[in-house]
Amino acid sequence: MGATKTEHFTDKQNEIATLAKALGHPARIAIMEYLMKVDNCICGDIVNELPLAQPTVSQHLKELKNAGLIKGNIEGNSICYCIDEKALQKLQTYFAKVSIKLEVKKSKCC
Amino acid sequence: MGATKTEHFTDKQNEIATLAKALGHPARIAIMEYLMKVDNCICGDIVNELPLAQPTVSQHLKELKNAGLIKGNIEGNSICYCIDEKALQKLQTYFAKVSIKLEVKKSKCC
DNA sequence: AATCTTTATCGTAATATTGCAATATTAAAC
DNA sequence: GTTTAATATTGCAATATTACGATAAAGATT
Repeated sequence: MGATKTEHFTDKQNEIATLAKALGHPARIAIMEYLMKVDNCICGDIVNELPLAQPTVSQHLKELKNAGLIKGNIEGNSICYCIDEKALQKLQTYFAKVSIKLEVKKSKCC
Repeated sequence: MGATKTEHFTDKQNEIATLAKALGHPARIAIMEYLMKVDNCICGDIVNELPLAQPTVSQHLKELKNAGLIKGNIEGNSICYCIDEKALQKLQTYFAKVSIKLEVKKSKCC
């Protein structure tokens, strides 16, 4: 075993879990925050911003890209990364809905 | 290697990453959604709701509890679980702030 | 007290993640 | 065309996660 049984869950559950998992590492949160901090998309520089070796950063970028959280455009010999707003919008909407549900409910116990 | 280098990142980054990681599995999303669906906190029943064996569910519950996403109160011979709103509030606030930042910026490239 | 019910823990196998050195790739610069 | 710079890939070691059978623990039921 060891492999997640995705087939037993809904597409939406798997989608949110995949996005959350991609953000489930401080280096990847740091990358996202750096991409937000700079004014537009950023070519190069990401490796220098993080306390990790270049191959490790490259791998984290790949995971964020696979999850759809960032986009990467080739720009000469460097790559221009920026946030993919659609994915973050999904997360924002999801947690906003959750918050509303919880607000309405006002937990009746615990 | 294989261990996350948490010490290189900020407390806030680690906190958000920990919460995101805990939600980074469809079974744990399903558990959270079940806890939201039922009217108040729920004693028992969670194992029957999921397509996973009892020890597996127990482990997922433990992880959600460790991350602070749910609370569990002993109620006789069963345990009463419910969502801890504070943790979800943190996530909701975080993604709301991110969304506002992205909205202001309106990504200038990619 | 013996039994049932519910949940947790242990042990273990399969797989995934994290991290990095070494190396490859690709395009710009010379 | 060779060197330089930026990023990706490969290969590997350490560790973590996922899943579950077997078993333990603890309160409820009889």
